[in-house]
Amino acid sequence: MKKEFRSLCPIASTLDILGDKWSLVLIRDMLVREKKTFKAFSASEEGIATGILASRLKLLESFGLITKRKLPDNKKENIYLLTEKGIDLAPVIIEVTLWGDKYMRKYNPELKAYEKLKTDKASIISTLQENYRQMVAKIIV
Amino acid sequence: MKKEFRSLCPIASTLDILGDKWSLVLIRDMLVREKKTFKAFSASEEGIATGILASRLKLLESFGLITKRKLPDNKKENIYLLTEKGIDLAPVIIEVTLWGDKYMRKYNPELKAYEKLKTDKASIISTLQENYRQMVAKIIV
DNA sequence: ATTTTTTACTTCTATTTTGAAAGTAATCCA
DNA sequence: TGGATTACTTTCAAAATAGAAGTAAAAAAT
Repeated sequence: MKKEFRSLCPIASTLDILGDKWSLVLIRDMLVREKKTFKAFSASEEGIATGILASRLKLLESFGLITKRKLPDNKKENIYLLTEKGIDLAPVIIEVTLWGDKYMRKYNPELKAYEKLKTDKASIISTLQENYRQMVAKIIV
Repeated sequence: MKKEFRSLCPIASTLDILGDKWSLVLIRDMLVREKKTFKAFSASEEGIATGILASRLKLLESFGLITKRKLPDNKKENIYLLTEKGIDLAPVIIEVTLWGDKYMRKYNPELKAYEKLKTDKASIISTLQENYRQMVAKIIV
């Protein structure tokens, strides 16, 4: 769990913690697909190794992007939820999605389309965030 | 130079090429700081190793985010410039900057401030892109 | 004209990170 | 009570990264 930063630049500092192949994929799983458990993350199509998944969840938790809790009626499952800090990555997720949708199809022709995003970026972002907050509210009562 | 993708998701596919600690820092150097040469990238405060720099430039070029050329009057220096595809990462850069500015200061207290960004996101993005395009236009005549 | 410096790398080796598989402990379910 | 499920940890090989040093071509200095 490294906590040192390369520079005083907010981009570089953000990449010091999120700059890898998995962190934003996990944020996507949570925010867009509303995944909440280790098993659900583990099952996503990208096939993250369990060791890396465990270490990333720990890192994200240590930086306050997610919380880990158990629900009263289930002592086995851990529920991972985005904090506001994590939810606030929605604009980054959306911009990366738009860029990938526009430019990566050339290399990965079967990419799923995201037409709606082009229509109204700002409202898609707030809807995504609001939906997530409501889901969290239902879970933690 | 891996060119395989983990999934059909545009986010994951984008991270397959840009998901590391250095690629977006290089894009920042080009777009925001208008750096153009190997030496200039090498000199930035984050201290990228030359071997990694060379491999990243090669990767970015292979995916069409940057071009590499020599100017008529200088056979030694290589000039690296963002393509439109690379310039189109401006919204991602800006969103990452905003997020980092808001949330990373807690861990990296001396982070430089980016107040203007909060004022008018869209116009900052287009100004950044326009400035870059004009710089390129001057260089390549 | 020749030496020195600069630029853009490549190469080397050590360390760190990742990936794949297997193992473990606690809880849940039949 | 016994098997399945969940959430990990551990192990080990492979890949990526970091830091240092070396090289070749071009430019600048002498």
